[in-house]
Amino acid sequence: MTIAEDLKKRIADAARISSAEVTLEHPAELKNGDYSSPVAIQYAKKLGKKPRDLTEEIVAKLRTIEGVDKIEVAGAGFINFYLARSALAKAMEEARLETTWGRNDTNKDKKMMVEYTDPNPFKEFHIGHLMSNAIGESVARLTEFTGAEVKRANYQGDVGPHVAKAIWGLKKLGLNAADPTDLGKAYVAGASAYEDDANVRAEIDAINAKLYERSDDELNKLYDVGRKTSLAHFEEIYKVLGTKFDHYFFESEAAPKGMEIVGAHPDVFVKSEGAIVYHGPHTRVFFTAKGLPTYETKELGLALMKAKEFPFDLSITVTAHEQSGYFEVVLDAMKKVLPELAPKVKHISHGMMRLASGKMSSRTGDVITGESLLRDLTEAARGRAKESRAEDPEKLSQDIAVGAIKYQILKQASGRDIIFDRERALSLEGDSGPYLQYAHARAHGVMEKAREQNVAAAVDKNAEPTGLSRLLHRFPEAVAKAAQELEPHLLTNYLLEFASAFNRWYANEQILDGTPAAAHKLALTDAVRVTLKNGLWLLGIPAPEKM
RNA sequence: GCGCCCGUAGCUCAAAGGAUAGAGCGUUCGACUUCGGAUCGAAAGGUUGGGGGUUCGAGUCCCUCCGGGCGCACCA
Repeated sequence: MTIAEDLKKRIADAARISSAEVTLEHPAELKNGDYSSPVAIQYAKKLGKKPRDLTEEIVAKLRTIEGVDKIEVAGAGFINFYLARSALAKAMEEARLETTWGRNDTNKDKKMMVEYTDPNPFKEFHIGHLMSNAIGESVARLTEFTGAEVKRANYQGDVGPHVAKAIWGLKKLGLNAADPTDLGKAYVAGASAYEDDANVRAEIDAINAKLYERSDDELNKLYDVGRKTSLAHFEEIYKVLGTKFDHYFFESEAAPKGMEIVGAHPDVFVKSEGAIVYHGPHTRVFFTAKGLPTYETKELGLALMKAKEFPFDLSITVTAHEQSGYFEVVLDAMKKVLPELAPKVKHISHGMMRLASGKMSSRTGDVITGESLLRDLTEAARGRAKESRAEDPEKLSQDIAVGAIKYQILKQASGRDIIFDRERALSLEGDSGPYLQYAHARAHGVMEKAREQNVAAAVDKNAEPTGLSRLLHRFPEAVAKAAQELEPHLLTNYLLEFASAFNRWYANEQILDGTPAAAHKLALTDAVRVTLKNGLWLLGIPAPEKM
């Protein structure tokens, strides 16, 4: 039982309410304690007592609690708890074990699949894919820290009109299907011609149908080469981003499975205006009038494929917000046709990334792809990286670029659009990924220095509590909360506050000061190093040791 | 029109219904002959879009109005 759980139970007993009703929080300011509860204010009226009296009554019953040093009454009737030195020392010891620090077992033995990134072969890897990747990877890692067995899945649209557009462009412009850049150009050409020219539209639709049938050798060849090229290119990006997928699913495989499901339920999926549709929260098309399956149908097939490969307890899909309506309808249909799976499928969405300087538009070419963004930031970091202590400055500039991008995505609560400010991201200072990375590298540097000087770290159980050591104690809670809510930004916020506390402490303390106190300060530094290392890992952000 | 999301400092964002609404950037002024200055300290900056309500307590919940984003039949 954690201290927080213990406190809740004791307060509940003292106030004679259930533990679930007890509000226990971290006060906004450390001077008000490590934990605080306003239960007395909340329940005074109900129990016909004055808040202050009830507070005193509860406190009188609490007596001594292990790990708690001091209990105070403050304000309108807050009960504030201050952690004992021994509890803070224990957290430091636990942190220094490194591999287990921050983990819990709330999802022990659970199987979870997280699907994210989902770029489409033949198209650019755009910023939306970067967002999905950053969020999905972090969700996967947070979930792993709760003890679950987690599989990473990537679902890619290798069939459908967008492919036909790219193939049309390849043929028309005589481009090379083995060149990723040419593929991008081909798609743009096809997509814009499709909108502007009715004849082209007919040609592309015909290509689309032939690709589903695989009836045309020339098209098949372009398709096979282009698909392979695209996928290989995406792998290079995943490597930089630090993602390794366990499962790849393709629309070309999901389509036939979905078609079977839809076909087997004529009562659920009905004909309308030549198409086959589902009337749910709103109506969506599952088969076009031309008889081709839509994304909706493929999604049903995908759910089945996932469950077959990995019998999950929970399957999470990360996409942009614009697909929320779509998912709502598909999940509604899934309840009827895949009732055993539907309750285990969850959709989480994020906002769009927009530019501070205005909107992105693919038509005007004013679009930032995921790759160009990574490239620009790597370039921006390169200057400093070259002057750094890193052995491989190029790798470092890449790590910093990835950290900068991911941080900006993960520091924000989901649901809101992210305004991407290029200047801001390039600055690499303040509230940023590199700030966290730097604090980690600093702590690592001190540890190295200590090794050179043969100074050993040792936790002093009677050391004076500091803001830093008290925040350190909260790390496992911050991880648990972020994992429970599937909200990486909760952890990001914590880490920023924590790194800031470390930098402040660092500025005021000489760690290796040659006195006996150095051992404890060094142990704290080591605990900080591990906390930042594990914390950054959970965000999917690289933690270089030197920078 | 209907549905979902959002509106907090000049800008980008935080804030379990709790204590004096906090960070970073930008602006102004500062800091260690020191273990790493991608750092640290300070100042200025707010009627939390407007109005009602619920509550001991509202940026947070409810109602309403205003403003923005996304979605709403054959794309993914």
